[in-house]
Amino acid sequence: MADDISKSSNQRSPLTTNYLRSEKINVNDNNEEPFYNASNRFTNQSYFNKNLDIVYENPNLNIQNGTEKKDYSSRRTYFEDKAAKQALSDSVRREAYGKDKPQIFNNLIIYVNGYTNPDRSTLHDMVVLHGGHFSHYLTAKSKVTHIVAENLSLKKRIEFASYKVVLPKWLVSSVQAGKLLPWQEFSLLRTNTIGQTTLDINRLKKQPQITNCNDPDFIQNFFANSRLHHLSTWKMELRQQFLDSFNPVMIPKTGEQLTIFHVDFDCFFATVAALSSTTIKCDLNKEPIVVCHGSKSSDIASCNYIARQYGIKNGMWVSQAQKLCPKGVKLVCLPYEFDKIKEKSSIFYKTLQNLNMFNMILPISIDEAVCILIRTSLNNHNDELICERIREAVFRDTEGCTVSVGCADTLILARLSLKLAKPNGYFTCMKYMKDSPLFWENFKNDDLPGIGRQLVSKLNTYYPRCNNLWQLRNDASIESLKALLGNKLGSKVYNQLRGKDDDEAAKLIHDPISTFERKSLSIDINWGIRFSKIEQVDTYLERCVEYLIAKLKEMKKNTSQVTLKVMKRAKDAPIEPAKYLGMGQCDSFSRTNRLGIPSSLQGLITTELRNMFRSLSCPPAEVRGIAVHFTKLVDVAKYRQKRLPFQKNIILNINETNKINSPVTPFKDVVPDINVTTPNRDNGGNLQTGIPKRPVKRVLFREEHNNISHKSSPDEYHSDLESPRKKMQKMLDRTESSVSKRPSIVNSPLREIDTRYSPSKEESSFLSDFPTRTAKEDIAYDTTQNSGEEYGNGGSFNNNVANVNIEKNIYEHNNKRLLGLSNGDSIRDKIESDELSSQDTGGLTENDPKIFTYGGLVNHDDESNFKIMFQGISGTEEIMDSYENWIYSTLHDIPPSDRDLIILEDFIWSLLRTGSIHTVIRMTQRLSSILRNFSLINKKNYNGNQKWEVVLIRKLIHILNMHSNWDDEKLPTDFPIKY
DNA sequence: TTAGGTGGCAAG
DNA sequence: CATCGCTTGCCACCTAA
Ligand SMILES: Nc1ccn([C@H]2C[C@H](O)[C@@H](COP(=O)(O)OP(=O)(O)OP(=O)(O)O)O2)c(=O)n1
Repeated sequence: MADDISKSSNQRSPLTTNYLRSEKINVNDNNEEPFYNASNRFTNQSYFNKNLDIVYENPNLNIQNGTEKKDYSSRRTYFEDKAAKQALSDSVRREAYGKDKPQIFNNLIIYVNGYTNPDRSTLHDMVVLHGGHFSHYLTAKSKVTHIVAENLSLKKRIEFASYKVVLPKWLVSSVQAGKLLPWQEFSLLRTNTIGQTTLDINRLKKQPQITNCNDPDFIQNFFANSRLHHLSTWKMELRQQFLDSFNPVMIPKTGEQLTIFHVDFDCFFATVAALSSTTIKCDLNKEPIVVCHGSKSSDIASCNYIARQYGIKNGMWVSQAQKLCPKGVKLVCLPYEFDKIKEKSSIFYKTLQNLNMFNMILPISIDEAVCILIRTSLNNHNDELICERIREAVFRDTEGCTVSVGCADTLILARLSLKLAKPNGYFTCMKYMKDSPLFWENFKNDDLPGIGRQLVSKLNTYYPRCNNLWQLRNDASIESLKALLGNKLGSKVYNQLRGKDDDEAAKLIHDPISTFERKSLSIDINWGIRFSKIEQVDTYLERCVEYLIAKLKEMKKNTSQVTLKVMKRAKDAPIEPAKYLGMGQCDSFSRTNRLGIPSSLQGLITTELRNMFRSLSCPPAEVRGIAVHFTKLVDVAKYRQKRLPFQKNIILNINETNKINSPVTPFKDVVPDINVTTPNRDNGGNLQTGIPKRPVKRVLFREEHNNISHKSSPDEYHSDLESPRKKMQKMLDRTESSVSKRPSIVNSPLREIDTRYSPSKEESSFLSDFPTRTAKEDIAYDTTQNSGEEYGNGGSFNNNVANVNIEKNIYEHNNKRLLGLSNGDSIRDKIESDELSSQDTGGLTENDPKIFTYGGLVNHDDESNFKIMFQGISGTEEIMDSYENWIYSTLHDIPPSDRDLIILEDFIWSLLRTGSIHTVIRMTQRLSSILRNFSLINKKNYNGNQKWEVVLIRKLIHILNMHSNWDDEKLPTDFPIKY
């Protein structure tokens, strides 16, 4: 915490570091993006090669030399040619000899490794004649689905870790059985000691890095490597753990005397990296060590105290850090060790617990905790002894990581003491120091918590003579501080300077429960975000929502408000910023919408966000970052969400499921969730909302401050825009009658932009002729795997997109029809009455066994369209929502019941019979996504998710495969089977 | 006057 | 090659009623 770059840095604490400073620091402060610095001064790239003497441990970072690269690429081309020829001859052979054979290996691409029995060519024939493909090589592009091998060396095992590796017997037995047997039963890895293997894999596996944000795994991959993501999620995990295991009795009462020990690892990431570094030996006490991913514009997460002597700080770019090193000094770059970091942190917290000394241990972050001791007349501690005990115990248990401890009787004094203690020491703030210059003169303005870069520069401007906190304490009146920093912060600082915690800070101690309770949930990625088409944004938004909803479900919460924030490349910023795939200078735009009713439905929220994105009028190609926030979280228990498929009247319905053509359950008590969305969709459908907001702030990082040009924001522009937008917000909560009040946008100069990034009229008619089965309407899977270059172009979400532009009357007509409303009814009234009736009947609780039915097959409506009813619901979106809810509620200990699964299977088949294969694909995809996210969040497996995994592979994918054999309608060969 | 939306800022 | 620039919460300010 001590030495972040984000704090002003031309001052130092004499106690901690009294070495070289100011000129070096000016280099930091010149507000230029290093990239431009570099290219201006040293236009020749080789300057870096010659002069940046950086030692890498990470083998990934080694520069590959040119000739090797060339060989590699030519080799690849060769194989690609060969593969094409091979595929051709395979299909000819299949045509000639395989016609009468069951095509059980459809969609499989098999690669055979090493010696096998039966041998490679036999297997080859077997695969090809039964509809499969055979690959002779293994690259990312070859899309191999399974590797067949008898045995694998450790090295191969690591290399193949992400593949399904099976015994040849799988192929043989499947052919004998005349059907595709589950590969898992022939998995090679299972017959080995998995524990051992995965351990080695984790250590050695070099994962391919995904840098395309349109890749389905981008988010997961990015997060796996993002230090800031780790910090944030760890922090929330620690808070949750605290809440789960905490005894409120331990909360100190106001007025009790406390001793506070603030404990923090020294340069945590750097220490862990250095200690676990095996391939390179480095000395934390002799060499400057930093933890980073790359070599130039890569952020330094943590640097050791040697590096800090040169002025290097956490958050600084490597190139800048290198410049700060004296000639001849090598900067040691180590890779992140997230697993180890987590491990050391757990030990740290356990150790503190085991000391059995404290009334409370409050987590501040992964490497930092505040330990509270209540003083009574009975216990008279020796604070210094306790500090030493803590330090020894942690050092011993973590095998070499040092912590520093600051001890005092308030949080602020403990924190300042910690600052003095670092590195590798402790400091107790005695009574006599609290008001003494001997203590306060050691601190700079930015040592105050809550004072960062911006505020420190304010302080420095207003109090230019105050170079340390003692001077500030004497010079700054409470009035002037309040005027400068605002009311709250002003008095907070004033009190801090006198060693007192303000109420807000003390809340941590006296009300940890509400302090640690989660109030919002968000995802925010500003790296690697590059789109070319709106569909890609749509897909990305859905993935964001997917991620958030998985978490939301874990917490049993709904959200009633969503915010979308878009980072747009600033006009004068280069297309590609200095940092590879970074965001560069951006303007930020945001929009908040309320959902009519708290929800955790993916379809609903995604649609909302897509509309919001369109309303921001940002060309996809200009987007550099996207954030989705769920604000206003509501307990599911408090707000009983509608439980469509599981109400009693539906349960009765199960008796009718075998009567295929029986009439469907009337809507009476079964209200599809669509009514919840109505006002919002309607709102979104209105191009009115396509009013771009002015950029609120030029967002840039410290390194990129060179070209600051604050956007002017003419007032008339502002007010013109704000007002109708606010009106639109209000409309969200109104009935359709308000919709007519929409202001016209005919005269808006922005209309053209709006429509450009909104779907055209022609695309928008799906609801009126639902359920026509155009590809546009209901293809759900991602075409990523096929197209290679055009991710997410499957039109998968055009039905949602289409909603945006639906004419009001058509829209309402259809929804009322769906809802069983007559034309005079207000949708809002309907929502409310259904809410009531849902509460009356009580619904089933989360843990009740669920009955999942689909009621009958087809039904002719007045437009003579087929409708498959599912749970009395016929809209694709609503069916998806019910389906999704069902999955979520059966992911944990209570799995979906077999009976329900049979019903699901029936439903799937009838979809296929009526040609709705894309809906089935979509359902498959959705299940796959949910499971993937579930495993992202849960380390542990449950009955539920495991059962669903089996359903995914053996039922859904299997049925799709079989279906594709029926009528020569070939599915894309690379259906994502990732389990 | 209050209430609620929106943006700035900081921390790790 | 590079590189992984997150996420949460508080507070001030503004506007509407
Ligand atoms: N801008 C930042 C700040 C911190 N961190 C990470 C790396 C740090 O190791 C960890 C803890 O942050 P601290 O502020 O405690 O910094 P250090 O532990 O590195 O150093 P100190 O000895 O000052 O505590 O958080 C980061 O990735 N990026």
